[in-house]
Amino acid sequence: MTDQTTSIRPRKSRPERVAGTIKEWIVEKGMKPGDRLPNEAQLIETFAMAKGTIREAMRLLQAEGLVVTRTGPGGGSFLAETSRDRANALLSNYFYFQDLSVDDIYAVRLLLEPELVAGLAGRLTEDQISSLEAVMEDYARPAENSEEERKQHVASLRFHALLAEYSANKVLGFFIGFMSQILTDLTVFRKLYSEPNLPLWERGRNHQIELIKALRSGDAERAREVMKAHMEYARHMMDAQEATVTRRFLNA
Amino acid sequence: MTDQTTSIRPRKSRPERVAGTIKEWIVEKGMKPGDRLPNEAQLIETFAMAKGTIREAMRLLQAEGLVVTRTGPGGGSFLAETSRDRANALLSNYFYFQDLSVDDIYAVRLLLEPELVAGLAGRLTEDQISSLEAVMEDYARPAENSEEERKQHVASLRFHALLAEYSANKVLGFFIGFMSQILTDLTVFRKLYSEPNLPLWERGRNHQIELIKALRSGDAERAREVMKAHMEYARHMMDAQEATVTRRFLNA
DNA sequence: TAAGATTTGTTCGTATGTATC
DNA sequence: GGATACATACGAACAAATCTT
Repeated sequence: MTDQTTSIRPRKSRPERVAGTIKEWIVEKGMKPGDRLPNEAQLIETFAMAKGTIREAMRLLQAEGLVVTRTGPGGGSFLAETSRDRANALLSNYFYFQDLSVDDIYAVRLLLEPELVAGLAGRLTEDQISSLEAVMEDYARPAENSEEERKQHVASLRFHALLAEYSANKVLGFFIGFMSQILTDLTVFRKLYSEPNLPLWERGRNHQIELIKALRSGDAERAREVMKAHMEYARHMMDAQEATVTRRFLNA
Repeated sequence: MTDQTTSIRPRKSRPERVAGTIKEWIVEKGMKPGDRLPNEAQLIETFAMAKGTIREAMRLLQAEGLVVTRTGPGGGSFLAETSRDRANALLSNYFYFQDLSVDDIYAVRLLLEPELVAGLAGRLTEDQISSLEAVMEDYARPAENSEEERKQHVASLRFHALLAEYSANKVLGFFIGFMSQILTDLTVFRKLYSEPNLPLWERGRNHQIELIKALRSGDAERAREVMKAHMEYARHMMDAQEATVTRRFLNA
């Protein structure tokens, strides 16, 4: 056995090492979003590398959502707070190749969303509740065809994503928002033989009306129960539909 | 008001547009991990751009974990399945600037982990159970000082991460594994006045022993209950400890 | 072992675009 | 509008890694 001259993992390229070093700076110096990073010329000098190499390093950090760059005087690279959208997109990349079932997502939603609304009860501003009600307007009437139904489905996912944004628990909020995003991106076709089911639609809508009521009055237990019932209903609805067809990368 | 010549969002750079186009290819052509992307020379020709520009585009995709490149004959860029580790790291970037409380994480763990083990009961191979037991060996004895206790804490998080890997529900597994990762990276200092609590340690250990037993025998309900108790215990333990101190980026 | 072929990795010099003053 | 300070992009050359013979 020779030693590991041919290591299993390839030696990191210079741009990768530069990006790693810059990350260390960020942690060590306790830099905050908006803080300025050295400009290209300075980085070229401190790392003693060519412009192209430095630029590739910055692209790495940019892809991770950690820096943004601006041209012009006073421009340069700035530390950025990774946006929720970008984090969603990057995580979507991971799940793109995992064949996850819709039911897996609903199983997790069933666990998380009731707790989300329980924590929200009595804590929403009137503005936030108005936003929720505005989204509900998009499915105030039962769908008449499958295309309309798809749109309503997307709108109802927006309702849940909005709730997630309002959560004080960042982890809970992100997970739920991410699942809404994934479900929005999935194109789901209803089975041809399953006709629009009016009673079920009405039941789902009543759930949300009851939910709003409980959120307003601050009845956490009631909110939890209603959301649980709603999630079970939604899971059942999805069960009656056909396979997920189009997956796509988010534009990021 | 003039029209939006000065659009809110800056025009995307060429590398960004190239990366976006390549992503579209991947979706449209239904490419799978391991598939080959055009080499630099071909990309330079098809996009009619300079080598540096193309390379920056590939760095963007590389940062997202979507491609890996190899030098030499037969080398080039290949579509890669974003690894769990990389997805964890990228998501960690997002939470790095969010000030999330440890209790938020435990609130979510309390919801998810009982369901995880319920789904695992009776479905683990003997090998998998052995791996779990091997990890448990790392805290078979009560800690004698705080450093030792920290190591045991990390080991116990490995236990949970391992369980997450075994889950058939990819979403559930990822979320739980991610939270373990976050907690592992947090450096938590025990309050000086809170001495190692032997009865509590013993109780925690008994939980895991009971859990293994339930997983072996396929008793889903029992597994769920034990994990719930265990999570409540863990949450209580963390409550008795001091603020999170060091956060860091994962090396990715 | 060694040489040659292939492909990415890195450098340097120059020119262009863009935002601020 | 002109000067300034910055990122962005191009092109040619050379270096390094890796596979084949």
